[in-house]
Amino acid sequence: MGVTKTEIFTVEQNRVAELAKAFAHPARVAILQLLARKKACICGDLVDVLPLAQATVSQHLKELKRIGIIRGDIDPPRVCYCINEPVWEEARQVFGKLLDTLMVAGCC
Amino acid sequence: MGVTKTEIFTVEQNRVAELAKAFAHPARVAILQLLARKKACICGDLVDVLPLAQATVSQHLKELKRIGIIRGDIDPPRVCYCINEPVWEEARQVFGKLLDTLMVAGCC
DNA sequence: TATTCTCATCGTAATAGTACGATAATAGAA
DNA sequence: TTCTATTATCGTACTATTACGATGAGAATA
Repeated sequence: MGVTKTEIFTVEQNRVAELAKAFAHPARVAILQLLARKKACICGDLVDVLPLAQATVSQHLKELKRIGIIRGDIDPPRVCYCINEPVWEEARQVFGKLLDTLMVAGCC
Repeated sequence: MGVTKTEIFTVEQNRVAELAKAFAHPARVAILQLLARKKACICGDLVDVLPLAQATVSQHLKELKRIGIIRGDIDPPRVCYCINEPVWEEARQVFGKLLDTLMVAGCC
């Protein structure tokens, strides 16, 4: 997406943005739902369920792993992907806190 | 970001992704925090606080308005941006529900 | 009417993201 | 060792996003 001046924002703001990115694409939402609900965890099963090419799914999994919200345990020749609970919990906290803070009363 | 085959995912998955996009950039997180905490709501004040050009801030505001999470009430020559509470609440529900659904117990 | 203030939009440049086919890598099985 | 199954990575094409300067639009005021 262009450049994004991460250095001018707080660590917290950048982390929120990063975690939000995990959910900012419908394919990744689908993957995370499947993993969270234990409907699938083997990479190949995800590929079968999702109407996307294997390379594309693998790319999304890599991004989710980079963010830290999933783990990938290799079990040759397969790889089992799972939700990384501490980071999932972090997301719960971060979004919960953010969305719970809403001053009402209008100014306009 | 390239193409994104929205038609192959559920309405819910696409909506989650859309709402997540509101938070998927640190500048938008900063804007939403300012609005939610009533630290600012006039476009010009946001521009003063954020170390970004006016055009860039305006672009982010437009995107947030497109998603529906903020409103823009014009009060010439100013524009007052506010959190759109129903959509904010929708985000709370959506992320809450999604992040609360986590089957534990390992499969790998 | 001319000016000023505020904000939106346009045009542009550069980077990031999405998707896929082809190919490489890895390890177990034959 | 050779083959097979599974997943990662590479290369490529195309679209989306980010950022900014410049300009336009709108309304109040001089």
